[in-house]
Amino acid sequence: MLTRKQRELLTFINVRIGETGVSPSFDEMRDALGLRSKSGVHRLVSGLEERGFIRRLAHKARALEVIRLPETAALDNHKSHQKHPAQRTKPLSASAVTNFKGHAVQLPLHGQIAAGTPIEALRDPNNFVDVPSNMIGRGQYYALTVSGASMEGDGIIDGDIVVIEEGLQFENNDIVVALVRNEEATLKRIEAHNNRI
Amino acid sequence: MLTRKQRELLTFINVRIGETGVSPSFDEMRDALGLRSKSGVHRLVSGLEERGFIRRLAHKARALEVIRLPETAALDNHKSHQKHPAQRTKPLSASAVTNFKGHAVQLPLHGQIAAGTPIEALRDPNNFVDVPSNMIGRGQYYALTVSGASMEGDGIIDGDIVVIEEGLQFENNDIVVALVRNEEATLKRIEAHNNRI
DNA sequence: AAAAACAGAACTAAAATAGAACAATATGAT
DNA sequence: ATCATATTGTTCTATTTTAGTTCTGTTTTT
Repeated sequence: MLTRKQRELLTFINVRIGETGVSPSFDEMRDALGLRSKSGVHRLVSGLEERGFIRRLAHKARALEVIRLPETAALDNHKSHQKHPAQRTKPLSASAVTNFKGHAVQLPLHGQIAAGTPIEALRDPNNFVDVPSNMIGRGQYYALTVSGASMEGDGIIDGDIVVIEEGLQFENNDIVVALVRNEEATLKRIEAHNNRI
Repeated sequence: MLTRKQRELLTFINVRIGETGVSPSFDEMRDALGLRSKSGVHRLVSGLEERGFIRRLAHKARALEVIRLPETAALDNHKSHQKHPAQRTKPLSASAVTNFKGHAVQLPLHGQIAAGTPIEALRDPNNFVDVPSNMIGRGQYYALTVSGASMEGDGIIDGDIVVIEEGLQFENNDIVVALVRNEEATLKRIEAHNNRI
């Protein structure tokens, strides 16, 4: 996700803020990178911002903030190691509150529901939606985009993304994904009355 | 799901980013795979992207990101050559997907809205809600719990948590937090007609 | 034989570097 | 406070280096 220079700069900014509490100026960054002009710094900063590693206040001097670091730990299902203690020394300010990282999981966004098309045909592996991990349990989940207004009374409106827990038994009044004649997927509140649904 | 080479490349990218924090270039990937041309790398990268294992920024150099790994990749991913190809072709289940961390920010959950009490009095520093960082922009945000049914038509129902962006100008038809007589906080859709709201 | 993978090269695009002029902001003196 | 000055950030042009894409054949695999 990062180029060498971007990473070098990000590391510098992070360490610097950790040590002194203030963001480095463009000139300081230029020196730190061994450049002779700061126009390049500008491009690197823009790149980092574009990739979501830093945030800056527009038209403010020394208003950089590191929001995440390069993943020095390979994505790995079993263990993860944090290698950047500098991050922990960041002073806690009111604005810092919004910068804490929580954990989120990425769910596959399969497609639209209630659109008259079989779900599986809609799988799009490039679409994921981030969902805070504390909002879901242990099961298997995926996400769908809702079209249509059939569930408005439950706060689900056209264009909402719903998160579906897979493969469970239903109970009366649950909201479920129903496959009508094994083809159309729709979202409904389920009610069973003596063998009829 | 993946071909041998795709898997080999995915593993390399993942390990490489893990070690250096920098995405490998096409030439580096070519070398890592023992190829003499990078046209093949291009196909592999496209394949991985198509299958949802990596993400890349369009028209950017070194802008690869590993989104997920194949199920069997976790343990001995270095250079062990599996003797049982059948194992590799195991379909990807949702559980593999839900294990990856995205990025989230924690927003302070201030309390209920439309409850007849000033907002500030409700600040509870122990309540935070995780929100995926890609759903919010740059400003300052906080969260409120909604009580009452005044916004049902907009998909906001009793008990929902709304995320508020602070301190901005409003535009007509925005949904805003309105302080009535500087005391009650309510959530309304705003309409301004010649100086009246 | 057909499909997939590979090689090579030409081409296009992005990143990095530099210098300088300029705009905006912060700071210290009055 | 206001002004002048220093600091900091932005934008432009131009050049070099590095990286990515696409194409056409060839080889390997199935």
